[in-house]
Amino acid sequence: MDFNNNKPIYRQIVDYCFRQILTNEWQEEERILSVRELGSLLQVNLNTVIRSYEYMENEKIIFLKRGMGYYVEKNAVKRINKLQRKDFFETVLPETFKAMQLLGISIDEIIERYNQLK
Amino acid sequence: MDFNNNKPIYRQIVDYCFRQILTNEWQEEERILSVRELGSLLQVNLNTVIRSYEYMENEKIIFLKRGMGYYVEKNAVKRINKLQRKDFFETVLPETFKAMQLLGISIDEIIERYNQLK
Amino acid sequence: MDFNNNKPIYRQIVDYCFRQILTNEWQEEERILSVRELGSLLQVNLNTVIRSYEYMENEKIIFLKRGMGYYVEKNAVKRINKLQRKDFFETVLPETFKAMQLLGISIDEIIERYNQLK
Amino acid sequence: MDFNNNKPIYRQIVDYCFRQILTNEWQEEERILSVRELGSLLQVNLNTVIRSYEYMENEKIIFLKRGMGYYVEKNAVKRINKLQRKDFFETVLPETFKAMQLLGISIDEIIERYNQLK
DNA sequence: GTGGTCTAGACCACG
DNA sequence: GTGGTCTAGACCACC
Repeated sequence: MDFNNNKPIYRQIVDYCFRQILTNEWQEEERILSVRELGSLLQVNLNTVIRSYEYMENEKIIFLKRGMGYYVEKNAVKRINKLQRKDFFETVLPETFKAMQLLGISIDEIIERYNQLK
Repeated sequence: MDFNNNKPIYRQIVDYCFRQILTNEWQEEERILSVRELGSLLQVNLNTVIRSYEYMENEKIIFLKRGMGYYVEKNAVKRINKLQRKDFFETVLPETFKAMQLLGISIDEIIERYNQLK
Repeated sequence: MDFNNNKPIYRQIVDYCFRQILTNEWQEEERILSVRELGSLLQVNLNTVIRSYEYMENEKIIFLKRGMGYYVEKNAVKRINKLQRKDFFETVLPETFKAMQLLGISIDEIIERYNQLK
Repeated sequence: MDFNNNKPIYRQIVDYCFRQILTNEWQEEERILSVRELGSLLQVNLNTVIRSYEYMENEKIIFLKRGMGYYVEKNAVKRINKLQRKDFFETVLPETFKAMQLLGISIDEIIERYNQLK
């Protein structure tokens, strides 16, 4: 975890979990690490992990079996993809376009930069 | 000012001032509104405006003449552009590219979306 | 804190913190007092301490771990020294020399005064 | 006048007047510029000049002949010298010495710097 | 009139 | 618990 990042730690943990699920390290309908285990693994406060799990529970990525721990939801991969694409196309991209317009940056300049990275 | 924005008010005030300068409403080397005037204009507390002015003073966008108020720096327009472009190319754009890669979104899809907006 | 000093309190707090770091009371990479703790210790308002911490954060003397507090930067001692020497040689000393010239005071007289103090 | 200086403008004006007197541009017992004349000469607000004159009147460097203007006191040169030396030896120099001690700067280093300037 | 500093107290997101 | 932001209101030096 990057404690000096502008992104809150509980969101960074969510990102971590999403990666675990998307790469099938954590499979659908399987149990995931307990809050204590993940907290100790990532060297993060328990409350912060709890908050991340609550967030994912709300988004129906994981669910709780009382007394047994958290499990990955059946359609978690699909849901994560949907969530991330929605965030990208409704938030990230519009902000990028808005900034481009404001600064007079053309789409061609963006394409060029993109190709340089590859 | 948008009080429900996640962006702090003092940064929104900075954005406002940047627009004033970039559109030449506030010209270089000219005096700008006093903290009290701008505070009453934008319906914002004095201290909040002061914070914004301090920020811009640090960035050498404006400077202080003792007892007379704040003035726009000589190269303010250039500096603002530099600041904003730096933020875009070093922060906004890399995040966008990173998200694209993560989600398997091609540059062509971005171009298409971009053209739809025009 | 000396409230009748011409030096603003928030700068006096900075001086206090610099001393703590230079004397290794506060060690590099260690957590320092929270704004509330230091405020209550020095009998100063929270916001004033925050101002001091912001100043030091800008100067890269301390850094923030989200939700955990401020920590001393790795090269804080070196940076503080650099800052203070810069201030001395670029501000204090030239003013002294200028005054000497203006008043026709020789370097020998300064040396004599200096030796008297020892 | 330097409006971005840390030294208040009214003190800068005082310095200007002191120089005029010390160089005999303004002679003892002679009339000096009116507040209006000096204000327009130095491009400074009237009130600021008035404050400078009040300051110098208090220090018995100049005196007022009602309806006729301000005049240089008889022993102005001597008084200015005394004032400036007092300020130097009781304020400037002790601060310099204190900073030297704090930063571990030896008197030899000061001497060296001094000789470099000549 | 100008900004600079400080206090007191509030609410917030985050850990 | 941590800091971040904001408000309201005060007093100050300075122009």
